[in-house]
Amino acid sequence: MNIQTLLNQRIQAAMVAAGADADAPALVRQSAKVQFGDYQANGIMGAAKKAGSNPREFATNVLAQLDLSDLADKVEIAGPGFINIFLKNDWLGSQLGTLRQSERLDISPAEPAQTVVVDYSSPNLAKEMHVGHLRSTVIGDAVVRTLEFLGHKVIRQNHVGDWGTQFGMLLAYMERLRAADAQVSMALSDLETFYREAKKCFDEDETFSQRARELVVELQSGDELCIKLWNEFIEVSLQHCEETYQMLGVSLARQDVMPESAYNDDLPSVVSDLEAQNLITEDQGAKCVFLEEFANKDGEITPIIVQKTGGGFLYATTDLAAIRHRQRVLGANRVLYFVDARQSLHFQQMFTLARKAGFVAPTTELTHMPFGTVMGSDGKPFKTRSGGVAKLSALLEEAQERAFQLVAEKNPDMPEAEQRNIGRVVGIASVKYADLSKNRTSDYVFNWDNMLSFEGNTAPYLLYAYSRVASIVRRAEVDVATLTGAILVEAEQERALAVKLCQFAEAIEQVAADGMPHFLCAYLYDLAGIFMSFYEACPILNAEAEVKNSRLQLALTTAATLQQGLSLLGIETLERM
RNA sequence: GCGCCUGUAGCUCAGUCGGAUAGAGCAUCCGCCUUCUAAGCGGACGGUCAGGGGUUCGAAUCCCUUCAGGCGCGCCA
Repeated sequence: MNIQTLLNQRIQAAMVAAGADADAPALVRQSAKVQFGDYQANGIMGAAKKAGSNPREFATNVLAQLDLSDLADKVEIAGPGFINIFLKNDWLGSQLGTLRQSERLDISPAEPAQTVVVDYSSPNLAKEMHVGHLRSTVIGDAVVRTLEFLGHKVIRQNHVGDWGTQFGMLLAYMERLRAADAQVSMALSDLETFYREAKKCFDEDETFSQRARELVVELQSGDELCIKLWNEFIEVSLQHCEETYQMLGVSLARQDVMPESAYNDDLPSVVSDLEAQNLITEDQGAKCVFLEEFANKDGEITPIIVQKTGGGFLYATTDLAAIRHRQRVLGANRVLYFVDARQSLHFQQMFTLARKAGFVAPTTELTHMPFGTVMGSDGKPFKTRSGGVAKLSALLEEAQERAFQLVAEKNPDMPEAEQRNIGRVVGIASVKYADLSKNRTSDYVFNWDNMLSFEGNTAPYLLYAYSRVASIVRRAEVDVATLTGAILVEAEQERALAVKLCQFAEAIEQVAADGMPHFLCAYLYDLAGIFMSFYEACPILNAEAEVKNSRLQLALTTAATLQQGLSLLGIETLERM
């Protein structure tokens, strides 16, 4: 059940009956202020203007066509022509009863269900994952989980970088270690160092860099030994990624890996397809596509190069092959790319060209879901204290350690194993939530103290709220499953909680539509805050039977919603903390 | 040079595609634990929505312009 959708439908129908155009939107929103009720319809003014009638008069006509008496006890016209809707308490109570008894918090499956391909995380396997991969991985995973919960068929695509010139350098370094009888596997256990050392040789040693370039060619021509070395490297690097995913609680698995190299065989046909459609222009020896959509005022066009002078392919070619694959093989209705905002132009070019070349159906949605940079407190991209790029695994270790210190301080008598586990959950949750709770598109400042704080819109606050509910449920000693009876919506705090609980669907549908998990975070933070107020104002366990039963159900529904919501964000909950 | 993004309270951030008197948290100040976890709750203070112009019943939101910052622009990915 989605109240907003329901009201939209009913009010829009009334507007049409009152003479508005069939496509006039009702624009129902959650009310900005309590005195405006629970929901407000903003569409009357616009529709009246279009019809050339007086807005308040039109509103009166709409109300005459509108019967909300089953769910609202007051529907009023306010201001220049708003319609304010005040929901009935007993309707909220019965809605909540349905919601609580349902398997999925009364969230209706999306109609129609789509096949959604989500490209996220996609680290470069030449190096270890670093802070720069955090946003794509965490945000993409939250959106994936949300889409799946809504019943869509989601195909994860971890488009890892496993091809390209820097692999020649890495292979040359592996070869050198082997020749010196050194343990390659040991050296690969720290990929960051391995990369640095290889780069150093490449920059300083001419025979080495010569060999590196040869190896790129050998690799691309399928030389057996070369492929073997490369496979070994890729395997180790993927294992590093998987360890990080596991620590981070990200749902990406091996079967989701669709590396760049997987498209190698498709690249010539991408170019020939484009050629067949006369989209290719040869310029200075390279095969280019000039799209007039990207011309500047002087008519100059930045081309997309799909084949280099000498025949090599580029990442644009690979991305085009990937789009085509996602459409033709995976059958996508929607393709979402959670990739750094800096690649915005690149994706606009890819999408435009893919459509022009017929690689995707006109109805298939291609969307770049860009995100901003993680900044340090100095306002520059986040670095470690020593000034290097922070390895993601090290960052996560630090988060867990910091959270553990806090837990140990607050609960000195708790067994260390439990302190460690709480530290792990809180630490990881804090890092993820700090990222998820910010608007995806803007840069954000990474700050340990803010993200680990128990105050404000943070993971610890939400986890604490959950553990408080859990504690009550434990103490109540009732069989949750058999707990029935009316949910009474009387006290102000009970009402606020009931309304919020009924709005879960609105929050997650917004995340699915816009790829913006921070809507869900804001919802959960609101919910937790409202629950805290309810908790302070409305005694549960000491209340008389009927009220106790009702409030316990409110608490249980809050727990279920918090847990489900956090789970969609990829965050574990704790029964105690 | 061209293009994209950002600019909201001292700080960190929201603002539901144009709606009503711009909201949270931190910080500062004032209250609340013999009752379900005070890692909490209630309240106060705090704003030229970077500046200017325009569009209209109505603008933080849309258009133009100026300023400030970030990023991207032919054979790397």
